Amino acid sequence: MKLEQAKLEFIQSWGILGTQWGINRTMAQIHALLLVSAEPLSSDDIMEELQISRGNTNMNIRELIDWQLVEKVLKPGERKEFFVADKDIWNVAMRIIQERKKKEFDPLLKTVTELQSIEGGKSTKEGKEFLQTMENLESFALKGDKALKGLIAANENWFSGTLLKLFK
Amino acid sequence: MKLEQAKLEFIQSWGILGTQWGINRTMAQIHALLLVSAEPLSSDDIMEELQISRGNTNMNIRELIDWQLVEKVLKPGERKEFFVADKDIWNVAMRIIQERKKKEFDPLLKTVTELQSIEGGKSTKEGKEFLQTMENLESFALKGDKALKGLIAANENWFSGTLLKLFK
DNA sequence: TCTTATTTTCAGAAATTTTTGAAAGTTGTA
DNA sequence: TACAACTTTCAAAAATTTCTGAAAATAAGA
Repeated sequence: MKLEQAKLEFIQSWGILGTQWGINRTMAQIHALLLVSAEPLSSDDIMEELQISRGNTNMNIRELIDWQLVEKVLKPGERKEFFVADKDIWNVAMRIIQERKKKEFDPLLKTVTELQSIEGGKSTKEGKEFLQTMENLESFALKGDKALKGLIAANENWFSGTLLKLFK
Repeated sequence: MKLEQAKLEFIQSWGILGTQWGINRTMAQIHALLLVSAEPLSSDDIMEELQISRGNTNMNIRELIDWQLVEKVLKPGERKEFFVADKDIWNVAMRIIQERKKKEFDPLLKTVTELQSIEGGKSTKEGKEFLQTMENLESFALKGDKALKGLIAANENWFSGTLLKLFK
């Protein structure tokens, strides 16, 4: 397989994977394209490479920047904006985990906590069971929350991150 | 808040959460309904409670059974099938993680491994960078895979699971 | 200031996913 | 076997999500 073909396949695959990961296909494809590009790319480069509209390109780049997966870079003398992806896979994973935690975990915790204030919950068998389920969910969500926070924090701390790498 | 209302809210919230979790809304709502029902429910019960069609109900119950989140139970003397949800939240979480690993992780590993066989990859700067990215991804995916497998295995092992509970 | 290059927005179009409901299939009973 | 009770399937409809493209906004240089 040739390098160019491998890149194209990677972009396609990453796009499909993205779909499962709760990231839309185009967003994932742009991310993939930038991940395998040695040079920063402009909106026009991306539009041409992926055959997508300017609006779509713009919207998804914004989103990638929000997620801190992509950065804007300026080339001296050029008026266009160029984009590069963070190539540190560990960072990429942590960013994705963090965004998904925001969407998937935090609302769970909020909901379950709220639903524990039912009237006379403990006076009926049904009420007791319901409260038990909510408590279990909350306890699970708190543990997961803590674990994910720990994971993200461990990576964000430059000092410990660097130290870790020395010993890996 | 009354118990019945709390149940309804839980069903709605779980449905929305499910969407983010890569589970479709109805599937998540049926799951929620069964999670907060003290008694097994039939298809008709579910159709009525959630105001959804028979086909939709059937399809999503199948899926929940595939995921091992729900079980079929038979009531003596009744011809209908009834359904109950596994209420052990830890189990629920492991099942969901396992299914998502299947959809999200395993294909990533497969793709990235395949893409490392490019022709003369190491002879150009671009080739080297591409291979480096693929290697990093593979290494990350392998670590994640191992971690998730470990997590699931720890829970599936009845003996250690029970032991763990004794000491918790 | 004006002109031009570039980015952003957003209403409608297109694509994708989910749901319906009726028909076909299955299973148990007589 | 015939029937009734229930489950499954699937083509078409509905709902939802994503994408387009042209117009509006912004920013840099003259």
